[in-house]
Amino acid sequence: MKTKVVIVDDHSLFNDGLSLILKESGDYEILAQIYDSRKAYNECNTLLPQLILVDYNMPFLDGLTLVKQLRTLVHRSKIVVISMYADRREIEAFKAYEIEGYLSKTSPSAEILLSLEKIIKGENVFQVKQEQKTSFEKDFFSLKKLLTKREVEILKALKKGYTSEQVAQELCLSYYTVETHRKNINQKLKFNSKKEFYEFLNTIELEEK
Amino acid sequence: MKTKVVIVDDHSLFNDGLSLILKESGDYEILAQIYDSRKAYNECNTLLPQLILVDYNMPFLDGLTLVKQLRTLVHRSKIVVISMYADRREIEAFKAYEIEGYLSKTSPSAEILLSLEKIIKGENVFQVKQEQKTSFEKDFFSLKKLLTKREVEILKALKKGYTSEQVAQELCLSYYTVETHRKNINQKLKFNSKKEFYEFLNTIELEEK
DNA sequence: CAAAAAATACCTGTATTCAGGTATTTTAAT
DNA sequence: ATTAAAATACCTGAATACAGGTATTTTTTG
Repeated sequence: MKTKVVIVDDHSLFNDGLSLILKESGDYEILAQIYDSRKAYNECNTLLPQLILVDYNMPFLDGLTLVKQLRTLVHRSKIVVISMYADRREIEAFKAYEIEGYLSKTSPSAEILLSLEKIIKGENVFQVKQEQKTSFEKDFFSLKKLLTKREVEILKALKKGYTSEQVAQELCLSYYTVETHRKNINQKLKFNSKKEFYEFLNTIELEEK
Repeated sequence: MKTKVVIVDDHSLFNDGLSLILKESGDYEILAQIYDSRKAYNECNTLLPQLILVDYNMPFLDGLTLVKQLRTLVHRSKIVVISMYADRREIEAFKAYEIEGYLSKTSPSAEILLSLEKIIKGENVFQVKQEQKTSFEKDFFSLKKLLTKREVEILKALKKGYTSEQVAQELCLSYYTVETHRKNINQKLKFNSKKEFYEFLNTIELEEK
C-alpha cells in the first residue's frame, strides 16, 4: 500500500524533483503538488493525504502558518517540514503544532527517504537534535469542531476589517459580547501575536463550499 | 546525442530532483552531481561537461564566485545559474561572466526544460521572476519607491510577529522611533483597518535577493 | 556647501485589543 | 427534565496601537 502524499513548495523544480524521487522509490503516491501554499489547506481538506511535505520558506503563507492551518483539519495527516536551514529555533516554533518530522534540504535524498519511512511507521524524525519531548498529546481539532457558529460569525465580520465595536453593531451585540467571543477564539487557537491572528483571518476560508 | 551535464547545488534533494527530471526527459547525461561547490572547479576541469547548472545560494563558495572560477577553465561549458529569487540585479552581476542562462527555481520544470533546450541550441535565456500578483504586490515596485529602507526593515521585523517594543529591541531603537516609522508607513499606505495592514504585511514579499 | 530626505527620539491622548475574571439566559443534547 | 454547551453581557487593568504633534541628528543629494 502506497503512502498518499501532498507536496507543498513554491519552488517548482524542487517540488517536481522531490515528487520524482518519491515516485521512483515506489512507496509513494503523489496526490498533489501544490505550488501556492495558500491553496494547501483546501486541497488537503479534500484529498486527505497521509503525509504532507511542507517547505519552510514560502511567499504569502510561510510554512509555520500553513502548518498551523493544516492542524485545524479534521483529517490528521502526518506533517513533515522540509527546510533550507536546519535551525533549532525554527523547529521549536513548530513544536506547538506537533509535526512528525523536520528535515533539511541539504540532506542526501537517500537519508530523506529513510527518514520518511520511519515517519510513516510512526516515528518522529527531527534532523536537528530534539531536546525536549512533549509529555502529553494535545487533541487536534477541526476548526469547525472547535469553534462555535457564533464565533465563526464573529470571524467573518472581522474579516471585513471591522473593530470589535463595529462587529457588535453589525451583529446587534454588546461590545463586551464580541470581546468575549474573541477571547474564546484566541484561547482555542492559541495565537502568539496579532500578526498570526490576522494572517489566520486573512487566509482561512469561512464560507461553506 | 545527449547533453553532458554537471549539477552544482548543496541542497541534495534539489540536486537529485533536478537530476531525475533531466534524466527523465531523455536528453541529458548527468556526469556528476556536486554538493560542495568548492569541488566544482576540479570536477568540471576533468569531466568537460557541455552544460553546468549552478545554484546561486551556496555555502563556502557562492554561485557568482564559482561562475567566475569556471570561466577560467579552458573548456568552454555553457553555464546556467538557477536561483531561488529571479532578481534583475542578480542577473546583472552574472552578465559580466557571460553565462548562457539564468533560471528561477519557482518556474515550472517543463519551462525549465524548454529553456535548457533553447540554451543547448545556442540561445541565451534569462528568466525574470513571474510574480503571482496580489493587489498589493502589483504595486510593490511603487511601494519600494514610497517606503524608505528603514521602513522596510521595520516591516520585516513586524512580519516576524513582533510588537513595536520587540522591533525596537531587535533593531536597537527606541520604542518611539519604531512607532514613528509605523506612523509614517500607515500614512503613506493609508490602511483603513488593522486587518488591511496585516493583510498587506502577510502578503507582501519583502525579501528580494 | 546647502537643502532635502531619512532616521532618530519624545510627548500626549485616545482607541483598540487582550487576558483575567463573573454571571445570566438561551439552546442543544442525553 | 436535567445537564452541558453556547451565547450573552459586564468589569477591570494592562498592553499595544494609532494619530496628532515637536524636534534633533545624520545621511544623501543637487
